[in-house]
Order: sequence, then structure tokens, then C-alpha cells
Amino acid sequence: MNGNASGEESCNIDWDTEDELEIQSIPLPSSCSRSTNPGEQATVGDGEANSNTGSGTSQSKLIRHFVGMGFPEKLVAQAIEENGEGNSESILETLLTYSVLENSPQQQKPSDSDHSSSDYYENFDDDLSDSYSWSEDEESTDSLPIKDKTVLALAKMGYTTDEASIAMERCGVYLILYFSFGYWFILKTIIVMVIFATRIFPCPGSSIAELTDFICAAQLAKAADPFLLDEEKPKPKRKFFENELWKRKRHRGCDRRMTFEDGETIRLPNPMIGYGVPTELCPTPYRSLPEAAMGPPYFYYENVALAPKGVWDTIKRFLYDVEPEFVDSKYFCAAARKRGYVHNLPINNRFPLLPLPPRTIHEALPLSRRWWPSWDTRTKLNCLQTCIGSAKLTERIRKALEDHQEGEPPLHVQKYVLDECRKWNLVWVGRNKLAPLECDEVEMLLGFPKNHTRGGGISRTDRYKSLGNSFQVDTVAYHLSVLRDLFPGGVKLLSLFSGIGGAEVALHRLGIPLKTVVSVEKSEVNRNIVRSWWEQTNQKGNLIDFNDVQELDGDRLEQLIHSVGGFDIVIGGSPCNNLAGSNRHHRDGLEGKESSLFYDYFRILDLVKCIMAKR
DNA sequence: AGAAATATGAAGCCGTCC
DNA sequence: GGACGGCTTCATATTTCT
Repeated sequence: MNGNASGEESCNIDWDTEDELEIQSIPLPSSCSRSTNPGEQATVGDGEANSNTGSGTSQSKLIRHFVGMGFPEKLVAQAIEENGEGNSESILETLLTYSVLENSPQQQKPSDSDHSSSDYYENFDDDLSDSYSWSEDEESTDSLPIKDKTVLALAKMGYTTDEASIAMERCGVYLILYFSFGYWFILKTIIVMVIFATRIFPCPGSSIAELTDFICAAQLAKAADPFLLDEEKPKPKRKFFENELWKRKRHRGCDRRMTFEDGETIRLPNPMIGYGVPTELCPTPYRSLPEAAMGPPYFYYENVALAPKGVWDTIKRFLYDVEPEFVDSKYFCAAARKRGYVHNLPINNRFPLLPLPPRTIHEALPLSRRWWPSWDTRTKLNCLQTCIGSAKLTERIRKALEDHQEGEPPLHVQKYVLDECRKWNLVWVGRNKLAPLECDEVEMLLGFPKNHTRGGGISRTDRYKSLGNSFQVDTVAYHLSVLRDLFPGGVKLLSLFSGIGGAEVALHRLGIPLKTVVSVEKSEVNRNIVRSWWEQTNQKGNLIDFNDVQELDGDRLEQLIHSVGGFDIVIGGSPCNNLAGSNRHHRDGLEGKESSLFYDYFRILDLVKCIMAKR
């Protein structure tokens, strides 16, 4: 950790550069893997991944599965042999490792003698012929260079050869291939294509969205402006591309829009993986930010995804029309946590915190496995909330189970027990014995250090409440990880509604020095927790506390920004209690007593933007 | 007095079926 | 496409205990 970076460093960020336009390779396989706890059986994967194992034709199914993804059959067979049939995640990792190894510089020529890579290309060609008709002159085009082939293909799609040539010159050939061969094909072989394209066409590429924007916008505006292709013309926006291309059939699992807008209402994506998660193999999509959303500073806002209708539309409208990124933390840890994040951070080159946390209940709570009945098929916990199940409840469950000692309990009892388990996140701790999670287990699941909320006068009730209101650290850290390269000397953070310091812990665990933290948190116990963590982790920076966001008016902010030298990022998750589904009494939406503090987040962020712009 | 325990549904999404 | 049921949800109000 060095603190030699000057204040100007943060001003060197090129806010005008659309760094997100560059195509991103998928995360390294090693970072996509899921760790296995030492001392545990390595074959235990999560239920989804292993659901098809054990059948008689499992091996051929597996082979077909991976060949269908574009991997050569020989490689697949080899990978299965190395990993066994039971662990499809490991097989995939091995295959990707092979692919990355093949991608070394000395093997970039597609005509090299490497047998496996020959298979690789054969599969690729098969997929092409499947998905896109080259029509009657297919043979005659085979001998053409790829670039010419691409021009022809685009011409068949209705683009002029001039448009195609210019676009290729600007955007790179392989992305045109990527686009022109059909949407479903992209979905099917997206991983292979990226690796393949990077190998064959190692030219600096642009994103597929940029390419299509380029052509579509060119067509759209051609009549109005015959000189559109001049360098000085404004860059086309994503909207056109979205409207045209995304209207096509929605492919479950690969439709990467952040939200589905139906008139005025934002709908949640399925799967809820935002711009990507380390454990799901998908390339980083393209996004363009509205100009008003550009920093400095960066900002990062969080709240519950399942808010009442219209809430996220309002949040989006206030936060400069930035599309929320909805992510379920079940892709990061063993508990679900569906949240929306609005931010103007780059989305390329994210990386996860290491070690990757356990992602199933059994991995997270190995002692519970002994007592886990086969009819409880949960592999993930539900959202960790602020309250826990009562002893009366677990007693009722125990008695219901003890009434049926021989064999499994009847189905109606199973259903009753499982419903309560899901509702209260109960785990098995003995024969017929269920229990709510302990505080330290919640800390671990949320990515906080053990005992983070323990001691110093805080009650158990308050610990559950503070933890239940907190970030999932691994999820937030993944999004914030891009800051490490942007601010190697450390960040100056304005942390609103800090809670128990989820953002601070995330940045610290990412190895990003905290030069200055201005933290606003109403709860004294939470402020004590953050202060205590700050001291225990020997932070070298300066931590400044505030009690209430109302204290931060224009004058105070100007004064702070002057003394601190500006903020690099403004992070905050405003109160959700008037938005959360668990609230039976005052689910009043964004105008609710506490949740309306969102407007203070916006007010403060906007003030910081204005003051820093003046500077 | 403070902490702990307990009881208290509805909104809204999603998949399935017809 | 609409009816229906299954499922999930950063909580609050009140009572009881220490």
C-alpha cells in the first residue's frame, strides 16, 4: 500500500473515452471456478450443475452438451476423463483452460498443425452453416479471404458493400462475422466465438453493439447527412440497436438486457446476473452511459430489486437515466439477495474477490450436511433479512417431525417444514432439529470478516438488523473492482447510508487503499462497527463521520470537497424498509418515511457533481 | 428500560396450463 | 393471453422476558 498518488491522479480519468466499447474477453476460467472447501468432498457441486448426472447415457449427453457449445469432441472426451462425469463445472473449466492455452501467440494461425484446434474450426464452420445460409455460391466464397466473405455476407443482409467495408475498417472483421451469422448462433456459441475470434483476428476490436450501431445509424441518417461517416459525427446510441435487434425472440439465459421495459415500467431480468457474474460464462455486453451520468465522480447506488411498481423507474429517472443493473447475490454466495445497482462504473475487466466464497449451503455450513434430509433439496438460502425464526417455530417443526419417526415424514409435513425453512432460512443442526442462522454465519455469507458486528455493546437483535440491511460484499466488490486500476493510489469515498461499512470492506478487500472516507450513518452502533473495523485494519486514511445526510448541505459539501480534494466515488444504499416485501405495515414506496431518503442520495450526488465540475 | 421473542400478509414475479 | 397457484421478500408492532 502506498499513498504517493497525488490528488490529481483521480483527475486523469478520461471520462470522455468510451472504454466500454472495447470487446471484452470472458473472465479467466480460473476466476470462474468455484472453490471447494478444504477437507470436503470435491465432488459436491451445486444441485443445478449436477442434476443430470448418474443417468445411463450421461457421458454421451455430456459430450453432446459441450460439443454443442462448440468445443471439439476430442477435447471434451479428454476433459471428461480428467474430471469425471459428475462435475460439469470442472469439465468446463478444463475446456476453457485448453482454449486459453491454445490462444498463445505461437498458435494463432488457424492453419497450424494442432489437431485439436483443427477440430475446433470444423465445429465452428458447422455452426456457421447451420445458422446462416451462404446460399448457392457458398463454395465459391470459400476461397475468398474472410474479409471479402464478410462483405458478401453483409451485402446479402441488405447492407451495401461500402457500408460493410467502412464498418469493418472501423470496427474489425471478426465482430461483423459475430453479428452477421445470426442472433441465436451468438447465444449458442458465444464463449467459443470470443476465443476463436480473438485468435484468428487479433486486431483491436470494437463491440458488436458499436458495429451494428455504426451501420444502423449510418443507414438511418444517411439521407439527412451524406457525410455521416466523418470522424466528427456524434457516436450512435444503443437505443437503435436495442429496438431493432432485441425485439427478436428472447432467449432465456442469454438475453443480456439489464431490464425489460414495458411502456413505463422496468421489469427484472431473468437470470438476474446484471452485466455478468464471475460464475456464469457470458461475455461482457455493451452499454453506453447517458452523458449526464458521466463523472466525476463515479457513483454507485443500491436498493432492493423487488420494490413496488414504478420505484425503479423513478430511481432511474433521477440517477441520470442510467439503467439499473439487477443482480442476485446467489451467484456470488450461498444466499439469494436480489438487488438493483445504478452506477456509472466501467463494466469491463471486473474481477471477483478471492477466495471465492462457498456457493452452496453445504459448502457454507458443512456441519449441517450430516442432518440434512434428502427431501430438503435446497442448495441456496433465501434472502438474509433482519429477523430470525423463533424458538417456538422450530419447536413446532420438531414436534411435527417427531410424530413420524419411521422413514420419511408424509408429504404434507415435508411441505410444511420446507415452507417454514424457506421463509425463515432455517438450517438442520440435528435430528429433526432446525435452527435459524447464527450472527457469525450471516456475517460469513455476506462476506464480512468474522465478528465484524460482534461486541462493543451491540445486541444480537441489532446485529441481525444491521447485517440484514447490509451489502453482500462479494457482489459489490465485483462491481467496484474496476476501481483498482483507475485509482492505484487509493480512493476518496463519500459513503452515504454506510451501515456496517459494506462498501468500505469491499474496497479494502479489493486492495484499494481508502485515502479518505466521509461516512454518513444514522445508527450509532453501526458507526461504532465501522470505526472499530477501521482501526483494527490499520487504515492509513482519514475517516470522517456524519450522523445524518441532512447535515450535508451545499456549504458543508463544498467545504468537504475543498479540504478533501474531491470525491472519486459516491456509494450508497438508501433505506429499503418502505420498499421491501417483508414490510407488512408501511410498504409505502419511495415516498415512505425512510425510503424517501433516496432523494437525499440524489441531492448529495448532484451537489458533488456540480461542485466538482466547477472546480 | 432494553433485549428478545413472537405473531403478523400482501405485492408481485414466474411458470404452467388451457 | 389470461387464469391460477407457487414462491419470495434488506420488516413492524406488540408482548414477554431479564
